[in-house]
Amino acid sequence: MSAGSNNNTETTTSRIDDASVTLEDVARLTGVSTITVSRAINYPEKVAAKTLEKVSRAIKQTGYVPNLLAGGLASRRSRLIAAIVPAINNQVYAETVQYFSNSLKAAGYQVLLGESGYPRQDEHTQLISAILGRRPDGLLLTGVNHSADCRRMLLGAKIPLVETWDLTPTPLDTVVGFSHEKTGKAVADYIISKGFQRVGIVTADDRRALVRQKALLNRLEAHGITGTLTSTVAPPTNLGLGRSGLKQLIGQGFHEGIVVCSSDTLANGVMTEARARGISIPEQIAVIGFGDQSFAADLYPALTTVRIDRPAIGKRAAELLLARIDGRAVEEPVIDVGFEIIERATS
Amino acid sequence: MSAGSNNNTETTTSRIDDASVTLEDVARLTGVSTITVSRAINYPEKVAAKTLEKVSRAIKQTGYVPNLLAGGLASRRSRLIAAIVPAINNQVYAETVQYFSNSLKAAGYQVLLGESGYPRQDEHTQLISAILGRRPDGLLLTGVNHSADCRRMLLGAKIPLVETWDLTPTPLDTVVGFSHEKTGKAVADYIISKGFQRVGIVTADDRRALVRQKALLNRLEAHGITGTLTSTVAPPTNLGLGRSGLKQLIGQGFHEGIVVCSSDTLANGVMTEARARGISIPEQIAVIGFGDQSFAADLYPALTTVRIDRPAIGKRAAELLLARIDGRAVEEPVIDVGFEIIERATS
DNA sequence: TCGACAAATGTTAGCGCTATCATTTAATTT
DNA sequence: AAATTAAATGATAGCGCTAACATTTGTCGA
Repeated sequence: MSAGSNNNTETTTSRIDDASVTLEDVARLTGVSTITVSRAINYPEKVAAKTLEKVSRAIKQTGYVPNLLAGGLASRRSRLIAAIVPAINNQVYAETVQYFSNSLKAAGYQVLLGESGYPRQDEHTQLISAILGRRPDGLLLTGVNHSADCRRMLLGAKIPLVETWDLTPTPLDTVVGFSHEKTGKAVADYIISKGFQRVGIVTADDRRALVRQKALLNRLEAHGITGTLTSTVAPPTNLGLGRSGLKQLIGQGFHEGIVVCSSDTLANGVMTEARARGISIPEQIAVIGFGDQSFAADLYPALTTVRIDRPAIGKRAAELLLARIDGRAVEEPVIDVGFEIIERATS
Repeated sequence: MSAGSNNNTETTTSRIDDASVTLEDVARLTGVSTITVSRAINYPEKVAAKTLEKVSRAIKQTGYVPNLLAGGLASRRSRLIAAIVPAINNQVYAETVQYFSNSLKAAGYQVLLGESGYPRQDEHTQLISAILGRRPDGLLLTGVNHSADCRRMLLGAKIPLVETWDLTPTPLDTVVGFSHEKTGKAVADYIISKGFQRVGIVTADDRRALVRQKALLNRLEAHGITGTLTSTVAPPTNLGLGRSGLKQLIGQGFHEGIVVCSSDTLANGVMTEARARGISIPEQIAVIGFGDQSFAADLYPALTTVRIDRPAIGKRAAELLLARIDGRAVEEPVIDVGFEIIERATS
């Protein structure tokens, strides 16, 4: 069954063949105790240089790979940090995770990725349970809304936590994100300042996106801009959904003004549909996206959007967890990375 | 340091406060031995219904979360399967991983994701070492080219392996992918059949992409199509790189014909640059992408591309590993998922 | 009613490592 | 040279669980 297993009945290889190399094997070969080898690996500064070198030689010779399950069990530190994101193949979260992961790698941690999807609540608790079973030393969550069951499990794990992509004055532990409400208001103010009278919205049916659009609507109405049309699409978003979003708005009678999209991908779809219909951007219809993904600046025309500092979210989240794990004080458990409206050619 | 820890000096909570719940706690509460609880969790069919119910109640009451580190150590099955991909935030690999992950979840496995990037060799061995330390029950690799050190480590782990996104008659263990050479030739044949005389290539500097383009070039030259211009860009690819790819081709004197791109993203960039320059697609310049990503069909004009069945790669890879893990026979360790040229409006 | 067998549960040992102390060896001081 | 301190190494126990075998309990036919 195993890769490369040798099934010769009269094999000439050593009897160690099937059992994997352990600390003890390395220790025996080096002529020291197991704990010394353990130290050589985990705390090299506590071992004499000469011993260290002998141990490394033995490790190389045997091809020893430390069993982190055993190490984690014994030390109660798994050196594993989990991250729960809505979708792995969502560029937006993937980038944050990448920066998160890289920051942690430098500190000797691996990231275990969990995908929550946009599922029912009980699936969430199952996922969290499966993840906590690996005894991670810390946990990154996406969003700040959790069911009571989830909250209980998360707090019960007694590990550092960081919620991301949103803000709350009362995080489970720490949080790094931005205010979706403020973002929505800022976009409204931008629209008002540019003098648009008619607004269309193409948004994913996603909790955080809906918060932004609601704040946007409120602010618009407060300034006398009414009759805003909305097309809601099911996540995960893609180009096609953006196209059908504009189709729907047009079907509802939207023919000029600005279309606000809950992601750059949707905005790209809206632009594509406009192009297919011979609608000029931004003259006839202006567009504003969300996220400032890598393609936004390179679209033609370049996309006006809301920039979120995704690398910062990942890095700051990693910093918070590492500080908590090391028992260092965290001066501010709530970090607002803010946002920025990037005006380009589509508006 | 821990989330939700209670630092009151005169706390009224029980002394269990800080130690996590173990099997033994559940066993004591239920009034059975630990092994019975273990069975109730892992082999419920081996436990009497009445006992099972008592155990579940105790688990719920205590909030017990099995320690998979301990379980994995004792059973020598981590229920963890690792996947090594070049980049997490590359849509193409992410989708495969997603299907891979979902197939495995159903069988009770979690996926540990490792990002190889496009790094130096020694970083690869470090990554593999870190991953093997978690004692995964199986491992998915991207690509079939590994350094001697990596091969040794991978085979030494004696776990089921599956290489993906490429094909080889001599896999380390199993492989599911497609032939990049055949793909390149097929694209050449398509171009020839359509009567194009001038060809431009925009390709990522990626091993597999380069294999395709080399096969393409050879076939083209064999059919008398010479003078093909190439622009090579550094991965990871994005829209901007596609735009600069076309810029470069034009700078080299490319003004009509077909542009072959090593990814749909690059193709999208090429189309964008063409649009910005007022070059009509496909009349003046035709475009063919690679991957048939979700946006390809929705671009305007819709993108001709090479479809790779990414879900199939993920699912078949999972099947192969599960079969190997369960000790079931694998009739064919080399699976070719093939490819398909999808002709749309850009060519 | 009693074996014969299956079903359910329990006892023991150990997975591979590290924390905690204990001990030895080396370096330094007086 | 003895005493003091620091550096290096070791012995022991146990992390929380499950495999393997052992035992008990229940079921059923003769």
